[in-house]
Amino acid sequence: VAPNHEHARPFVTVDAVLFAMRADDLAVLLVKRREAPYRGAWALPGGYVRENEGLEHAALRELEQETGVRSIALEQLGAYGEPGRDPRGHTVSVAFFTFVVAEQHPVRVGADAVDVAWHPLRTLALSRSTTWRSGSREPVRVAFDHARIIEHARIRLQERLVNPNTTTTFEIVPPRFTLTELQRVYEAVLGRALDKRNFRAKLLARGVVEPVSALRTGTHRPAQLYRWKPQRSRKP
Amino acid sequence: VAPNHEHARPFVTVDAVLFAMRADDLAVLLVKRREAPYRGAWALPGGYVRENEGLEHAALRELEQETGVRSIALEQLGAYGEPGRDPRGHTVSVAFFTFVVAEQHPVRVGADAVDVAWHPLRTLALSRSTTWRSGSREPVRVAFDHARIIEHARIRLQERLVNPNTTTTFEIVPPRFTLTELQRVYEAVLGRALDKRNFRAKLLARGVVEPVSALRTGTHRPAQLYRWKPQRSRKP
DNA sequence: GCAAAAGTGTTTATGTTACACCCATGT
DNA sequence: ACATGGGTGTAACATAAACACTTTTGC
Repeated sequence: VAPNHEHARPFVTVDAVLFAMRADDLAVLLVKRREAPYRGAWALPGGYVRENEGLEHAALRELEQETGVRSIALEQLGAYGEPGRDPRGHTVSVAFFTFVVAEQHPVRVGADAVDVAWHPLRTLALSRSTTWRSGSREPVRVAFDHARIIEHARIRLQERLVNPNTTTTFEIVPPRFTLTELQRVYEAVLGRALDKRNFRAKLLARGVVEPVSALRTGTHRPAQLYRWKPQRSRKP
Repeated sequence: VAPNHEHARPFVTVDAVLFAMRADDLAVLLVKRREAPYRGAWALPGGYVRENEGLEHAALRELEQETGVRSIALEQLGAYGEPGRDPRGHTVSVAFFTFVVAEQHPVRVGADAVDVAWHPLRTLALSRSTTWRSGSREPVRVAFDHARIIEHARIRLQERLVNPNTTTTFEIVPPRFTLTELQRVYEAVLGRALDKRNFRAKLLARGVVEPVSALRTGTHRPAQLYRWKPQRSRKP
């Protein structure tokens, strides 16, 4: 069937799920909406795809507009098109995600937002944690169906970390890092403690990291710094 | 930003990648297009999403309209939105895929097609096989960017078969099946031979199949029939 | 009896998990 | 000196891979 004006055209939007570490917690970057719907609510950075604009391009553009974060690689998560998911009308959103080192990507309040902030996942009202411990603050509710998108993104992120045969390397640590720093990230993403010796042994056995001749000096014993090994091709 | 008529609205389409076995080969269901663009070319079944229609719903509807296949579950593959991927204009397509037993889903030439057929993957001009063996027929070129979509779908299908912790069980064999039949499917999807003893041992060890009190009788020694075990919940 | 597919165990290598103590530094 | 995080090896176990011959049927 050739397209014509009889064909409904849903709005097409993009959303970006940016993960990062905040104080040993896995956090996601949200913007506080300036306009209805969900005015004043926290939502994923995102917006409308322009004419003849690629999806990832649109996601990167909206991300920079709304948060100032740029020069990163996104991975596609999927499309969300349930009727009713956006009160403005039939809207299909394509979600992207990645992981960044927050310190290297300062955020700034952009166009359509009144605030931008990293939110630890455990402070958000995702559908999993239906109960809430007293003594904690009220969970933050996110706009639209973004809770669902964030959960899916977390699951995909976990899968990518666990899978050894992944080409996409997220920016999960700065160029030089200690193995403990790297382990903290893994633990936050996977939501469980890892054994220090096994973690280090596996990384070195896989040959994905190598020590550099520098130490991280801090308040205690200095730690060996590592970098990602320039990875040779997989199976030629 | 609130939506208005300034917002471009790309067309939104859906495509379905249906895999099945044909003569020990992995095949995909394609329709021969009746209209331009790509008139006369083979393409994935799919079409325009309707107003306030869910994405999977649209994919199932178009699939049934064009091929007669219905009552199946689809899994989302991803969204394709490169500008220029559709000569009719800016079009975002959301692709779905699954695996079915072809014998249980007879196909029929539907509305916008002049033909429907299962095409073994090795007869298609996918980007991987750039060379073509003499003695074989000319590779079939598929319309739009469907070659890329089919390749992605095959990779995802392989990942799903290999991963033990998969909830979605594709309809890869009839309700009662022999272990050799099941192995043929695995081998076709993965593109390599599997060891018979290891294959059977692993399935039984995982407790995903169980024998039923019936045999498949044929031209040679009868084979034990199995069924999928009614699977108990994973980790309570 | 022979062709064709069904069926069946053991050994080896590899990867995963569990586990406890000493070291180097700043205060 | 002590508190804090950095650093190291081994044994048990589970999983994956390689490998060849006998059995049952139709013809």
